[in-house]
Amino acid sequence: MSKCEQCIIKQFNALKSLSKDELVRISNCRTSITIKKGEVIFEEGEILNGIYCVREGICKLSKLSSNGKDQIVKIVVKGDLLGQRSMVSDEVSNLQATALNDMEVCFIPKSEIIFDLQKNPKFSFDVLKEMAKDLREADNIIVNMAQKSVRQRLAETLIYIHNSFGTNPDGTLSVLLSREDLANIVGTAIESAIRVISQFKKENLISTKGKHIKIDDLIGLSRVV
Amino acid sequence: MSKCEQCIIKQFNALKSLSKDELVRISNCRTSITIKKGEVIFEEGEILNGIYCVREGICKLSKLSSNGKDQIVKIVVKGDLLGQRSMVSDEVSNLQATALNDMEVCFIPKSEIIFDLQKNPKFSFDVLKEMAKDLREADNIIVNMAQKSVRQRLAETLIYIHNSFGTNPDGTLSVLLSREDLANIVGTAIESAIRVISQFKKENLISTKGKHIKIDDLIGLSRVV
DNA sequence: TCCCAATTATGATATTGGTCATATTAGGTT
DNA sequence: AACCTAATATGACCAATATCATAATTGGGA
Repeated sequence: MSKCEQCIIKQFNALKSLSKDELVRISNCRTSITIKKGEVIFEEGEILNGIYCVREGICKLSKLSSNGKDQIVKIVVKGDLLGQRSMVSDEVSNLQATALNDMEVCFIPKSEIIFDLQKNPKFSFDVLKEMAKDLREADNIIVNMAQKSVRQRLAETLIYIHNSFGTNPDGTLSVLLSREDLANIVGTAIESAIRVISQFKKENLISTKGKHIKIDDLIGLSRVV
Repeated sequence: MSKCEQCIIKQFNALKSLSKDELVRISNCRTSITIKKGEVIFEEGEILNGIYCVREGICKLSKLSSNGKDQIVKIVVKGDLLGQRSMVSDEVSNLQATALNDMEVCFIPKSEIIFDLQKNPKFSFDVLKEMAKDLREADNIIVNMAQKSVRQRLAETLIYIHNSFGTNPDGTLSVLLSREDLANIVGTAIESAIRVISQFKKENLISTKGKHIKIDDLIGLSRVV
């Protein structure tokens, strides 16, 4: 098990702003966890006792609506932190985290993180920056949900996944989502999502191989948005 | 013009975490601004040179969608800060702020705020907490937008305004919004918003006097959500 | 390799909500 | 007080999307 101070993953998140000493301290009380695809990391309403640093794999953050549907509000990937919001506001989690892949994460106890947040202004400013970015993205999603069609939102989602998380060697999106997960990001019924995907195929904007999706015409897809 | 260190408004936001000395310093370089109803405080894409502390009045934070409609993502009231997100992430504003009332705000230059954010961990942790709360609310709005009907979202909006901002002596909502603003919060067409309002009236859940809205049956309205 | 359950796909129909047209009303101005 | 404009309200219709039913396909396990 590698040590935090040598771990390259921290470069991608706020932990990079911790000093060598702080990293050593954290390294000593963290635990490394393996999570299988489909497993729930934490649920809505659960008290989080720390944050997770994602070393490998991908997960979704979702919230159950009163009508019984899950709405995915964020995809968290390798390098991201998980659970900071609940940590900061000292509340139970308002979201559920579910692994979309086999994952490897490091769990850092709350006390350590809070200590650094309160003592290291650089670290807390960095967390603040990440949260500001999340908030900005959330605002954009609100506008899209309220004002754009399912067709537009799905196009946007595919482009977002393409640009943010990249593609496999064969050109398919590297983040593999079920049609249901896609529908739950877009905020629509599974059937509607599938129908739009079929339509995009007919228009030669994308192609599919099983559940894998490949964007064939990024420019064309961008014109949909 | 009262001094920051004596101003009671700061109790409602992160500025309460600043020391006496820091408040005196800020007090010396702030400017007090009066904004008339309907005036734009800052626009999308504008570089913000500081943050605003709302001493009096209410404003909306909105974003223009590509289809030409404004989506309101937050209502900011007396006691709130305005513009922290852009400040922290050092980006142009992604939202427009428009006064819904005559307002009085204090403008605090960016350099002062950034200085305190980087030197005073208590202050930056407080700002972090506020942003975490905003993010949580934004996630809830995303879920509502994606999964609930216009009827449900409008009921929820009315209840939110009722609970968060209170009522006038006659029982009407103290935050007076046009039907258009309500529609832009809910994310629907003006006509649809008006139709649902009419329906709520028929069901004796609310009553209206001009553009003033009064919730007559909070329990009943809660059942709509 | 075959099979089965889960997922993906498509059709038919119902419902919601958007758009356009047109009244009606409120509130400010002369 | 009368007027005028903007806001509110309502009707008719249409497009987008949800729902229910059912078929086709996929991929993992025996």
